[in-house]
Amino acid sequence: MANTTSRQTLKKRRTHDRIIASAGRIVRKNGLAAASVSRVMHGAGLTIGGFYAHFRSKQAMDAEVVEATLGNSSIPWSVDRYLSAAHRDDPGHGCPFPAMLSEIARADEATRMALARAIDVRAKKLARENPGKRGASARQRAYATLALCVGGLALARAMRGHPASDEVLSACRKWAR
Amino acid sequence: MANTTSRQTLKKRRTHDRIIASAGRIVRKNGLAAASVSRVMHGAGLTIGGFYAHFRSKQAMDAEVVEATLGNSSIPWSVDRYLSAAHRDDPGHGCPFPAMLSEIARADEATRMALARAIDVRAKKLARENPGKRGASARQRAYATLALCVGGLALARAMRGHPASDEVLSACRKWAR
DNA sequence: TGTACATCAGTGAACGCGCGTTCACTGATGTAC
DNA sequence: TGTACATCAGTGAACGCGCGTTCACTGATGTAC
Repeated sequence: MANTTSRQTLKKRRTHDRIIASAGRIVRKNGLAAASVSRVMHGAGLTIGGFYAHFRSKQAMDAEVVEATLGNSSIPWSVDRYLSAAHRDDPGHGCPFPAMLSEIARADEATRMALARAIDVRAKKLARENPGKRGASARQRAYATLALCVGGLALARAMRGHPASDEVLSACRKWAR
Repeated sequence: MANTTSRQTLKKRRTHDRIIASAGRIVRKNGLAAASVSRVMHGAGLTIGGFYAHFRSKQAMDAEVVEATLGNSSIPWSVDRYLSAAHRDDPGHGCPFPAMLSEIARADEATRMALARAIDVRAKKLARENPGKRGASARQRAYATLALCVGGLALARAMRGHPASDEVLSACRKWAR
C-alpha cells in the first residue's frame, strides 16, 4: 500500500509541477492576474475542475508559483544580459520579477514572503560573487543592483517603442558597474 | 450659444477631472486593473452610465490617467524621501509609478507612450537639477536614478513585512547618491 | 489466477459575481420667438 | 416676460463574458481474499 501511495503521489506531483510550470509561463508574459485557473489548467493539458485537488485556492497557487518561479529562475546573473534589449523583448523566457512586482506588492502575506525569501537568497548569492567587497557593504550593493536591474527592465518594457527605452537600459547597465 | 456651450463644457471638464482624480487615487493604491469603471465613477460621486460621455473606452481612460497622474505628480523629488519607509507604507499619497509599472508594460501603445513621455520629462528635469554633470552623462544618470528609485520602492513594497524590505530601501538610498 | 471492492486524480457543468459596454431615459439649462 | 422646444450630462438597468469555486461523476489503478 505504501508502494501504491507513493506511486500515485509521484504521478500527482508530476502533474502539480506541470501546473506550476504552466502558471510560470503565463505569469512571465502577462503577470499574476492573467494566470487564471482555467488558463493555467489548460496550459497544463488539464481541465478546470482538477485544480482544487492541487491547491487550496488561487491565492495558494500564486504564492507557490512565486516561490517556484523565482527560486528556479537560474538566470546566469549577468547584469549586461539582464539589462539587454533581447531580455526586454522576450518576457516569456526571462526573469519573472519585473512582470509581477506591482502585483505582488498587493498580494497576500504568503505570496509577499515567498518573494522576499527569493530576493534575499538571490542578493546573498550576488554579494558572495561580488569581488572586492565583503559583509554588509557587499549585501547593500547587491540589493541596490537587484533594484536597479528589476526597475530598469520593468521601466524599459513599459516604455517599449519609445526611443528612451534603449537609453534607460544602457544607463542602468553603466550605473550597475 | 457659444456662451452656453463653453459653460457646459466647463462643467463637463470639471466632472472629467473629478473622474480622472478618482481613477488616480485607486491606481496609486491598487493599480490599473483595480480602477474599474464602476469603482472609478463611484469614487467621483457618479454612476456607471455616464462614463462613456467622457471616454471612448476603459483603455482610453487608462492612457489619460497615466498621463495626468504621472504628469501632475509634483513630488518634490528628493531621493531620500522617495526611498523612505513612509513613502513605502503610504502608496495612496505617493508616486503612482511603482504601483502600475508591470501593468503598463502590458497596456496598449497609447498608455505606454503616455508613460514614456512622463518619464522622459521627469528625467530631463532631474538631469538639469543634477549639479556638476552636463549633457548625455547627466541624462544617463537621471535614467538610472529613476530606475533605481522606482525599482527599489516597488521591491520594498513587495517585501513589506520582511526585514530585508528596509535594507533594500537604505541600500538604494546609498547607491543613488 | 479471478473477481468484487476501494481509492482518488481528473472531468465538466454549474453557481454567483464583477467586469466593460450599451441604451432608453430624465431633468436641468439655455434658445427662439 | 412667458411658453414651447432643443440640448446633453448624467442615470440605472441590462447584455454577454470570464472569473474563482463547488460538486456529482468517471475511469484507471491497486487491494483483498
